[in-house]
Amino acid sequence: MRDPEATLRQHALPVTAQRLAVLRAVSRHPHATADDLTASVCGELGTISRQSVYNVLNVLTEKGIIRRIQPADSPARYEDRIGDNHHHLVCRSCGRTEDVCCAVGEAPCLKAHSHHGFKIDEAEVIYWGTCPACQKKKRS
Amino acid sequence: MRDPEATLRQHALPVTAQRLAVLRAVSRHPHATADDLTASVCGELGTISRQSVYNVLNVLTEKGIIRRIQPADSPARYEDRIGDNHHHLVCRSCGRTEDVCCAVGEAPCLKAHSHHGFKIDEAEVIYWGTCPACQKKKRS
DNA sequence: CTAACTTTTTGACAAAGTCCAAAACTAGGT
DNA sequence: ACCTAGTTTTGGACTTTGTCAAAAAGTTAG
Repeated sequence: MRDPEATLRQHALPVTAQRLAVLRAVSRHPHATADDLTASVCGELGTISRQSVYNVLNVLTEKGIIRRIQPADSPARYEDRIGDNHHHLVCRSCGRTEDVCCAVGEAPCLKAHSHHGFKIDEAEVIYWGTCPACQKKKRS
Repeated sequence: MRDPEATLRQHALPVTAQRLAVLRAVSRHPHATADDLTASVCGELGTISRQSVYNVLNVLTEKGIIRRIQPADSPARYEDRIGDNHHHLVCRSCGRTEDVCCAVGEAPCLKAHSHHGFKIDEAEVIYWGTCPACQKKKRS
């Protein structure tokens, strides 16, 4: 995220302290939840309402400025890095989330021929596993 | 699902009317939600508690008798068809869910080399799109 | 600087599940 | 068939994540 303020203006969004702070927080904490981001923003602004966090996240997501990912058994997470078709690797036990470049070149999985008459617009891949820390914890 | 009762016994689970009914309901309605299943079971047994539906679905899922899928913006859905690594195609507007055989042969996407030290055990793929009915609705 | 329009805030509400304790049921041994 | 021990089922309260709505505050164009 180069310049949060410019980004907002480019999308015809009024610039507010809350939006700038949320945008910076998403940038600083990839894959953070709304709750994580609220905490981070509070550190910067002192306070922000829960609703505002959701408002901002929703509008930024609609405009395509950030991306929302919603793995099973986890609240929604947000990220900055968009437009490069990467996927995610999620720890089943602690929820730690990492980016994974599309494994087999360019969007190989996307090539689902139109099934059942659906118009497919995205292939989402989530790799499930156990992160190093949780592997260690389980062994002990 | 050949014989629900035998299936339960094979997994050392006491056979109860609720379990049989839920198991049959999952079989009859692939990709149904807990709510859908509750309605279906009520048609068969007259009544069942919400908690029991969750209890049964959880135990069956743990035993690997059924599979739970949790697409974004949808309550959990359950299915009968397990062990064949198939994926799902979900309609963004109505939630309709269809099975999709793994597009490129055998688990091609699963070949994410161990990233970040994670021990990967599953690759989940969800294709997002618009089902025929919703395409028609949108055009009108 | 003002006016029009958005955002932010606050508080109530909703959906999907889980937690807990009491009542009912299942399965195994007599 | 009947007990008994151990599970399940039930009902109700509670939690989490998020949305709705109306009033107050802020932003931007003129």
